[in-house]
Amino acid sequence: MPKRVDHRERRALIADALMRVAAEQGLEAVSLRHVAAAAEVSPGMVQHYFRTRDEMMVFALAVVRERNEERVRRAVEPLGATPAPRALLRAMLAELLPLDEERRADGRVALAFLAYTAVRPAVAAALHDETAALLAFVAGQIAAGSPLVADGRVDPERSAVGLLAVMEGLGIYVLGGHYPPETALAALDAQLDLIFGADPAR
Amino acid sequence: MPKRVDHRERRALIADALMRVAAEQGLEAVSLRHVAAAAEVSPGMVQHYFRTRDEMMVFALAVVRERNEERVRRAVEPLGATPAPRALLRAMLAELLPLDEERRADGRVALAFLAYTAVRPAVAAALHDETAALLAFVAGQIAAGSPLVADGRVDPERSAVGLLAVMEGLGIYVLGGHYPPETALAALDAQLDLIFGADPAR
DNA sequence: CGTTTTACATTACGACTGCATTGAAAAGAG
DNA sequence: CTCTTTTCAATGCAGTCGTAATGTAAAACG
Repeated sequence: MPKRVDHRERRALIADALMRVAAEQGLEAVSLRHVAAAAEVSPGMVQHYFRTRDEMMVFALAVVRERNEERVRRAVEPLGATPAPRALLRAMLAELLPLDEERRADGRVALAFLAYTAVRPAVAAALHDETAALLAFVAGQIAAGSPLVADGRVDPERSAVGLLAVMEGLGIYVLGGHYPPETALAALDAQLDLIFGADPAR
Repeated sequence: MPKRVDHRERRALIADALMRVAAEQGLEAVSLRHVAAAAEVSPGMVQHYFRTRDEMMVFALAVVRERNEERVRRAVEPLGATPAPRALLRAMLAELLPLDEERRADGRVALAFLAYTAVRPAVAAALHDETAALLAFVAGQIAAGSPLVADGRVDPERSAVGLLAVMEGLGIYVLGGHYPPETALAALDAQLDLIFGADPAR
């Protein structure tokens, strides 16, 4: 039954298999045939939906980003329409940490892409806008929510850079198994304490 | 003139070529032939000193670590025998940031190895001890140097985790070209401000 | 001196790679 | 019905990969 197939669905299916391969064996193991095997389809079909390997990679990178975005959206949702800045940031950033096996798998793929894009500046450029936007958002939340901003002890822009860097770095260390997720979570909270002032309620 | 050759020197020469290849094209481009070409030697010679590709990789990873260690040592040296904790940490961590092209190249390789070890837990285990030691050292410096530790506003262990994570994360973002080195340096100083208390002298 | 050992260079092999090509079958469109 | 388009499957090809095997020349050794 050809003709009536959902292209997006097929591509998502294939990208899913790609993610599994990449999570288990790294991006260098991502080949047409491996992905096809993981998706339990023929190599020909993979080739039908992605004419080149690079095309497949670019798509997969987009999938990684969308997954994270969606994850964050769902994590923030229960906080209501106007959440407290600190709680909002904590929910967002904690969600982006590889705290369970699913996020660990995605994290490994994201890390692989980080290294991948580091030697392919053209691909990396697409990520800059996203980072800039996220940075601005975080800075805004800090400016709005931290009492330490007023007296100049905290600079929103610099702190936002630091906070995102902490999140990224914690993720890397957890993925490398250098310390357990709880340690990362504690460090994230400590960082928020530093930025927002210690929270005696915890 | 065979026989009288320095094995370590040859291996270093080859590892050097490997680093260049990895920095420019990623670890997946690191093959016997590519490395041999970069080192301007025959593939046979590479094979003579590294019987397998994995062996070469393991050696290169060790080189990356030694380079960083040596770099930090040289950066800390001029501070004298008993440097102030904050200045010491600042010198160490700033040195580990990819602030110039040489460190950028090394950073790209390190990042590639991060992704590489993430799917090879056996190789990663060797790094754990190093991280633990570094973490303990940083925590010690914070405990000794931050006035905020006494009243409990700063926890040395958690802050150490956070500080190293910041450094790692900043490195990643700079490598990705998301912001310039100065931004990372500013964020690092801001982080030190948060941990040690703002330094009005700067 | 001859013999052994070391240091490479060269070649070969099988497995894999991305990709182009070809083919067939199924479901519209007319 | 025929014709065309889409969806896949299968095969082939040129190139790269890691690694093993073989060959050769030179220094060290007895």
